[in-house]
Amino acid sequence: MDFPVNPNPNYTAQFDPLMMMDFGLEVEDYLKDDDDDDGLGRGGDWRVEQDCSSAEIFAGGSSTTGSSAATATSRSSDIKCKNGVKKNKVYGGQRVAFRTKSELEVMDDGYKWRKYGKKSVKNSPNPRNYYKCSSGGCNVKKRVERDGKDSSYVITTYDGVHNHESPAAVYYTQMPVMAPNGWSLQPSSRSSSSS
DNA sequence: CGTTTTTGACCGGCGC
DNA sequence: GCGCCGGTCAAAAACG
Repeated sequence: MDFPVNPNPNYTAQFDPLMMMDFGLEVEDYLKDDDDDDGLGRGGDWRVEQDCSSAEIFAGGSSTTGSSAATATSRSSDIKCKNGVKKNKVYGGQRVAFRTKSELEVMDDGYKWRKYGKKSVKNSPNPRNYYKCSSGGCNVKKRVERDGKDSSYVITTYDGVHNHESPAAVYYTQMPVMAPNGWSLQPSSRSSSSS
């Protein structure tokens, strides 16, 4: 309710690799399922339209990493592609994953996220955090996990598309790359003390 | 006071 | 059918 639907119909992409770059992060790989259409994401409908072409990322061969770490699992697995099979959840959404080298796992992308779960996966010695958008009607989820092999790397996966503008109101018009003066990655406002 | 965080339990799906 | 895994929700507590 804070923001209308698409203030910028022109700009449909919520997460642009470019944007991330602006943050000054190192985007190893990024991949978008598709531009998606827009019809979805309205008032939070779980509708399972279209299909779910899972779009994983992680190249794994990018260079030194060599190992590829993450890739190990992911990929190819097509995360549940059921068209109309499930009752809810898994709405033909967008899946974007980023692997960035950051000390902090939680980077402020302009949205407010409520942590709703933590789970440790077998593949990684580190736990995985699940975040959900705090905005009403916005069911975007975010999965953050630290690379077990490279603790310096953080894998952030976004699921879905916001129906509201970011509270931060980033003004990215159409300029290719406009990094405001000191636009650097800043730790979220909250989550500082914890405990 | 409201919101968010935290931990555990629960559930569903898949594999065997 | 059972076990495994991952994901989500829930209640309580902490914090602003």
